[in-house]
Amino acid sequence: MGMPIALLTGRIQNNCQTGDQMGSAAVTKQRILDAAERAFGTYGFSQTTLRSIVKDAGVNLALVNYHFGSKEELYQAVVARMAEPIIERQLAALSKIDLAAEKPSLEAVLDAYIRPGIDYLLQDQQLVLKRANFFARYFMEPTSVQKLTECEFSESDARFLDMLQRAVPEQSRIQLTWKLDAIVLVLVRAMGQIGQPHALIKSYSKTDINAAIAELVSFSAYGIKGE
Amino acid sequence: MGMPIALLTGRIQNNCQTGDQMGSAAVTKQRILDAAERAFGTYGFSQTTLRSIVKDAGVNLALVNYHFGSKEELYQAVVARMAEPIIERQLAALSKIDLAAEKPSLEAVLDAYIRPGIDYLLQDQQLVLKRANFFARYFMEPTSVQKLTECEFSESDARFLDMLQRAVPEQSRIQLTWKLDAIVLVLVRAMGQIGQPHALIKSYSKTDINAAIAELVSFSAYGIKGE
DNA sequence: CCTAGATTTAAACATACGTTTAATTTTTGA
DNA sequence: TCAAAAATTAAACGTATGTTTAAATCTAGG
Repeated sequence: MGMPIALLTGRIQNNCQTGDQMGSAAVTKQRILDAAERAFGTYGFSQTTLRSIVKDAGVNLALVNYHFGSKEELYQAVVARMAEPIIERQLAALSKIDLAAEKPSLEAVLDAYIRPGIDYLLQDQQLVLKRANFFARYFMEPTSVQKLTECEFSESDARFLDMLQRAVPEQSRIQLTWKLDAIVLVLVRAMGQIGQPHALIKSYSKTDINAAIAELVSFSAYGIKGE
Repeated sequence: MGMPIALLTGRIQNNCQTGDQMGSAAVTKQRILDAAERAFGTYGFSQTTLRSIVKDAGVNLALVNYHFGSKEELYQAVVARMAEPIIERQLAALSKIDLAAEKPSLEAVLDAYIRPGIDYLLQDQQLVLKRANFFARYFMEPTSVQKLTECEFSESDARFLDMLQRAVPEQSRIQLTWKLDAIVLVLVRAMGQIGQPHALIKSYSKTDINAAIAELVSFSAYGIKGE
């Protein structure tokens, strides 16, 4: 087989070693992931070339296949790296609601769902647009590409749907599912349009962002419960 | 220059000639457009190859460049062919509202905006999913590809925003703009998920579709006006 | 009927892509 | 310290792409 031994044996030093010191291989992987995130977010999966990624990352072309196996697996790795911290915060916020009240408020659930994604994207202001576009494309990507990573968010989404059901018990599971899906879509769209003339989010200031989140939550909440 | 003379002189028999009889060149163009619509909708712009299109259309490879110039111009032609009948119906519905009342109801405006797109997509049940996915991708496509066709819907959207402003005068233009954008997104999403287990639109029956439109209009209306 | 232009065809072109190979350098662990 | 493993490198491979070319076929008008 043509696979590198390190991948077969699984003995790559994947993580940081002692603390802030990072192995050379781990640095390479991170630089590739960073560049891949920018490129995929800007041009989409199939319009992105590995050569542009490695040029941006300043590493050799063959290292992508060496460290990640293939272009698709690289994409999958980018999705996983972005999804993990968001899901972690989502579930943490959900737990707080769970403990607080028997019947949670719809707005609280939506805020717990929406805010972690926005917070994550806003961590790095230079990457907001590219990351938002990455997510937007990810949700629209052909099934062949998306299928590999579909499970990333599915568990978290299921738990949120359970909580939504408690907040709005009169609506069916199907209704809540497509509405939650719609909210993700609108959220991602809003992030991807920052800076454009008639965007919801006008700047990266805390006040603008909190106002935008409040508007999104309100829009979604009234859309969900109706009348 | 390498351009075909027919394109430079603009003397191609583009349309049907007398009535139902169609020139051989016009038939070719239509078959290419049909195949391109299916392919772009299924695989997206950059994952679609001209060779797969001409194979599906049953015509020679070089005819795409001969009749349309380039792959991008073919994409543009597909968008235009889909947009025209939708915009026509949208504006017709808008005119009826305009004549009917000084201050239109929000639901009526949204219905006039949403229904033509759904009606158009449902004209051909075999193409619904592909056309819906085509639109979904179109809205998310990298700017380089989308810019060429951006103006297609912009005039119609502007007129709807004017009408929305009359229906909900207390909201700012910016609010109405991102909310209308969100509605398009959700609409397209709903269409693209027909057949999936937890989709909003479960089947192609008139009753299911009308129920779905009503839900979408309600969701959007309550989301827009809030409380 | 015949010719000029429009259309179609098969073939080739030039290039860009993801991936692989084999050699080299760097790092690791005993 | 030194051999073995891991990581990096330059180069090439095989293929698929959009586009162009030049010849062949078809079609309308005089």
